[in-house]
Amino acid sequence: MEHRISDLLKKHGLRSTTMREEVLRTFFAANKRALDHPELERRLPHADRITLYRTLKTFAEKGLIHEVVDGGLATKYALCPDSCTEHQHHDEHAHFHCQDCGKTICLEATATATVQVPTGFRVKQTHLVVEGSCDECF
Amino acid sequence: MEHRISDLLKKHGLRSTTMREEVLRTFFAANKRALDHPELERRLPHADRITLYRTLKTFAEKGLIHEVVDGGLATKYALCPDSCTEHQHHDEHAHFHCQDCGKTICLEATATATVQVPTGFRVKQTHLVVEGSCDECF
DNA sequence: AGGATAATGCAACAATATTGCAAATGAAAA
DNA sequence: TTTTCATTTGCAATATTGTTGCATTATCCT
Ligand SMILES: [Mn+2]
Ligand SMILES: [Mn+2]
Ligand SMILES: [Zn+2]
Ligand SMILES: [Zn+2]
Repeated sequence: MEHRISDLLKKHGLRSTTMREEVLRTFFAANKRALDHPELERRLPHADRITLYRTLKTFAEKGLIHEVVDGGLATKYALCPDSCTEHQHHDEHAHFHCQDCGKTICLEATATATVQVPTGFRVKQTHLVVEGSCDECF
Repeated sequence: MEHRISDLLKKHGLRSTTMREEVLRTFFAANKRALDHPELERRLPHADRITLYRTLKTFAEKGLIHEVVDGGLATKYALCPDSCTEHQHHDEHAHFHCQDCGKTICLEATATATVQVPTGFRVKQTHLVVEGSCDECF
């Protein structure tokens, strides 16, 4: 596992630091669940707030994590599939957002909906968020 | 039009005030486009910032407007269909977000995608955001 | 081990949003 | 119309989320 972590950083052209390894470990432990800055601060109490912001931004730019937009106040992030790189993300999968506990997870399903848009508009991609209650909230 | 505005407020159990009428007029003028707090402040320069926040929250609670989640920094809102009330919203329609100018509009199409979720999860509704370029951005 | 370069930690600042409370206002009752 | 009073407003204070500048520290390549 330690190898997996540092190899993943190297693969994306990033130096190994304590902060980065701990953040990445936290994402792997989250098991498809999206994490925001406040939650990462709670899980890594000694981590510097600003460095954490920069770590998340760097990870997103380099293709290790992607933003998940679910309407919450703080930006959430989740682990990318292996195929994401600095140059191109492939995070077309849908996400589930629990209305009760606020938890957000990545789903396997890809959003393939075809939607009619006004004349002159061009569609590049679609994002699907499924709202409901998770297994722990009934 | 003035009647339409004050009647709409009354219909949703809200008193008519200058602020509320001006905000509502601004939403009608926006023609299906979602507006956030900074833009409303620009369009209503004399409006008090805090009252504007409370107006938006009240309108959303009472079923006059709904939040539109497009990943932008500030929360965006758009006019609800007539059928939305204090007790229940019906804003299943998809939204378009322009990656170039940041503009977001309500689409006619409803997201009917059926997505597989893990065992024990319950789906209440789905939100579809279409990303691309609008007619003014090529 | 040395040195170039990247990352960190701290301070300062910016943007978005909420809460408490006294004063002003809207609308129903008198 | 005037009175009444709950609602709404405006202002101050505070909270939350996020960014930028810069000196110091750490990583990694040779
Ligand atoms: Mn990705
Ligand atoms: Mn609505
Ligand atoms: Zn839940
Ligand atoms: Zn545009």
